[in-house]
Amino acid sequence: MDNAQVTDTLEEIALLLELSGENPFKALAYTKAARAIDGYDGDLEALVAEKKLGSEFGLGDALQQKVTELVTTGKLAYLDKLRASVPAGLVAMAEIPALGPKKIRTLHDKLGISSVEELEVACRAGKVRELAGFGAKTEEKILDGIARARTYADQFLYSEALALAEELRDALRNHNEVAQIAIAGGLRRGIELVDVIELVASSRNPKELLDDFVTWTDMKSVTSRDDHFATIILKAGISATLRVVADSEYAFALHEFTGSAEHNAALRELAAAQKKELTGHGLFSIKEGAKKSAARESIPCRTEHEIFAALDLQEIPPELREGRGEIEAAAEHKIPRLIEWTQLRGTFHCHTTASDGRNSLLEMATEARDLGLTYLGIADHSRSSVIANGLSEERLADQVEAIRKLNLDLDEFHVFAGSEVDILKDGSLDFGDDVLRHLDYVVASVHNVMGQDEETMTARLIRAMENEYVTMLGHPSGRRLLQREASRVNFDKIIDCAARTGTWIELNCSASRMDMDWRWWREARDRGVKCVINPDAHRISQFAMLRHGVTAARKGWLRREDVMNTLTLDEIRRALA
DNA sequence: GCCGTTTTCGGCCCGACTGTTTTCAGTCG
Repeated sequence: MDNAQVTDTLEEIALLLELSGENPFKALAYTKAARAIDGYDGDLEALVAEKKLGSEFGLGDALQQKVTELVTTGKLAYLDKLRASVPAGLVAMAEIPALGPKKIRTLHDKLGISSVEELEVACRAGKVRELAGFGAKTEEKILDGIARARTYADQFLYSEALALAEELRDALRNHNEVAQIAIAGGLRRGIELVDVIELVASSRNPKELLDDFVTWTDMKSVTSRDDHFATIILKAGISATLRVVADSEYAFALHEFTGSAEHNAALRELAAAQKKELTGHGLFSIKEGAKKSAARESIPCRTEHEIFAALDLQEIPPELREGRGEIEAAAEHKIPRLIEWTQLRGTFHCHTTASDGRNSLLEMATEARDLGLTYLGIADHSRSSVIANGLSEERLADQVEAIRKLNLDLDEFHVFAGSEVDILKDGSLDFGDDVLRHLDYVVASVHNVMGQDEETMTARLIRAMENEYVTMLGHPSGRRLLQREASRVNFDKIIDCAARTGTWIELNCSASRMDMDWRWWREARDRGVKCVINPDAHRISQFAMLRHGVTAARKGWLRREDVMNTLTLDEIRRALA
């Protein structure tokens, strides 16, 4: 069993222990062990062999024995016993907000509920509100949570789906029978949530290619199959389609299946106005008055660029194909030159082991430098984020000093000392100006009381942005994709305030955030608001999300000059000063 | 389950919100 599987298993044990009413601190011990191993990227088997689990992770006898069993045999008798004693439905119920282990146990013990379905029936019948400690509001919250979980069920995060899609594409690309192949659909457009992986390929032998596709290693089942098309469901749960066309049709198919539907409809309409017909098979000119048999004449296009050119349009990058004015802009040759991943020079808002990060200051800085960045901003949590081990004023001062010292040893690379300071309930900040003024920059973010009404939350964010030491607003909506809805925020006012105060707005590209949403960025840009793309990295591997942050920025029509962390080290120094 | 040791037990990281109560349990971050 690898590190990630051990981590997952320990977390499952912790949940099962809570659900079975065990001492919560026993469960906590498993959670802590999971967290410790989660942050370890070395070889667990070696640690087991050297009997160093205790010294490395602070595990006691019981946990050492269990982790050893997991790593060496891939199984754990203790877990099997636990699983058998707790109905599987209770684990699923723990996903519903407002339901913790205690309430789930009450529901199970008093109403005999052991599945989400039974819970829904009981809520609808008004049975749940009659239990002590429950009420009408809880019932409502549960139903709401169940409904939401259903809409999330077949959705996948962009970064996860893309990784699976790229693996599949790369495997098929090596096939002898493939001329061209690409990821299409929402993934190609960089949309934050997708429910399917769509691949388009060209080949003279579709059958062989599809044969390979439907027997892909990570495939769970085949949903459909014909001569040119197949759908499979991957082990990860997401479905994937492969459409194989002739090489002469490839560009048209790729465009068609990249979408969006709105973009395609608008483009077909434009083609019609030019007496042309655009389909997934080709572009045709329609000869007026000609006989029906000769009515259509094919306009061959090898690439999407040629399709757009044939329609007198500037090429539209896939990220912009959302039917939000891109065709009009392309007709006037006003599609901007979008930011590119290679233009990022640094990033802000990263964490270290000082708060809830998994890597040290030095490890984070080294990784950022190895990735080719020239500066890194460290912004650990402030004191109010107790669970995240937020820094006290004293610990922050120590960290600033450590960063200043580290910079003395770094050539051509600079670490900026900042703080991700909590925006408190009333919009005041977790540290006073006397603390903030000593930092290179400040990220201000909300981490609690996220359910305020729109007016209160908006005023709260505005008050924080008006502080002269706040450089940027962190993850403004607070959403966690597939987990938690965005807070109620009036972005129109937030963008106005950012423009007025010169506060940058973060495009937090942590996998489940992507916040501020791409749908707001074009408007923000037009009002002169600057973007900063931050991974909110809690470990070195999360720097990789920067690439996806750039994709989201491109979806928001952002150019290099709209994004602060494309500035060189000298330029960003001046900007921060 | 872990830890310390003035302890072989009792505390463990904690403050605030929510919805339920009418003083607080459960959940959350």
